[in-house]
Amino acid sequence: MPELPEVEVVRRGLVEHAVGRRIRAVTVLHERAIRRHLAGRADFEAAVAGHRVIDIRRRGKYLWWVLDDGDALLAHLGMSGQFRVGPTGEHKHPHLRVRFTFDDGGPVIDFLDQRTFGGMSFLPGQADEPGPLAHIAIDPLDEQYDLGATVARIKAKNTEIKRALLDQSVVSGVGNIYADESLWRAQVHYARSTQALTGPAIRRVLQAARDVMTEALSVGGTSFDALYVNVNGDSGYFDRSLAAYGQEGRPCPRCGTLIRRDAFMNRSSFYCPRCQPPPRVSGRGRAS
DNA sequence: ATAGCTACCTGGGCGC
DNA sequence: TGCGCCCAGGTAGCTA
Repeated sequence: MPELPEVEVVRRGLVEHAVGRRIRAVTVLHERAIRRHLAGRADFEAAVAGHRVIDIRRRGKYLWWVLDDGDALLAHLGMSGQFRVGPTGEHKHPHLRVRFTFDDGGPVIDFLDQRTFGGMSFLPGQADEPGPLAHIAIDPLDEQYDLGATVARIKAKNTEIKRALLDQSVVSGVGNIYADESLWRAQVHYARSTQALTGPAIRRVLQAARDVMTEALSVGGTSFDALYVNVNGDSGYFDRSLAAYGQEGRPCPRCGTLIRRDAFMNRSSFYCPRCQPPPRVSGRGRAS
């Protein structure tokens, strides 16, 4: 699943393969991929064609192409979106949703997306900050990131720590995998109350989030299944370093207790019941 | 206002 | 062999 490290790997790939090139044409093969572009397919195709790509930027899990004339092409990979660089005229992948061709006649860039939760939109004049990002917090790998301010924002909320971690308006870029890994590293249970946790404990969770995402980025991200690869179709290697996520029934790397999986927020949460004891008062049911 | 729930999607895996 | 069900989960938009 693409979270911050995976999206950053994709951003770097697009910097290498798209920046400096002029888009000749864009073809939308699946309308849902541009559902956020309310003016529709024909408008999207016409608006994007002819622009030169100046830069690729990212905040959290969003990335956007900075185009000449100050326009933005905003993209989100959702669950299964991929940008792939490939030779012109290759057979079309069954999950191909949008194809970009370029004036230089070089490799095409394809947007593939099996589950179609991802997509893109063209936002004229919004290269500096696309409108849909207004509520997305600065992410932990941004140089403007303020850890202390993020601790304060979490303390001000009345919810459980994992909900706060996954709230993209509080801290962006963290998804289910890195949330569980961060909580495991900080030895904090997912259901602990943001009110009851101390400032230093919240700080440890956020520092763990930054650390784990930095480490994942350095090995190309996490390819837990086949749904995340870089622009060249290669997997990342961080799945080998996961301590908690997806490790149900395996020993905790720290204490040897078997990792558990709970349903939480209609998702799975993986944790060590010994290193990450659940809150006492919360009344959350746990099998003995 | 804030917190928390559901819809949206597809294909792999599983049980029968 | 095939059918049907469940599961994965990021985000927008809804409700209370």
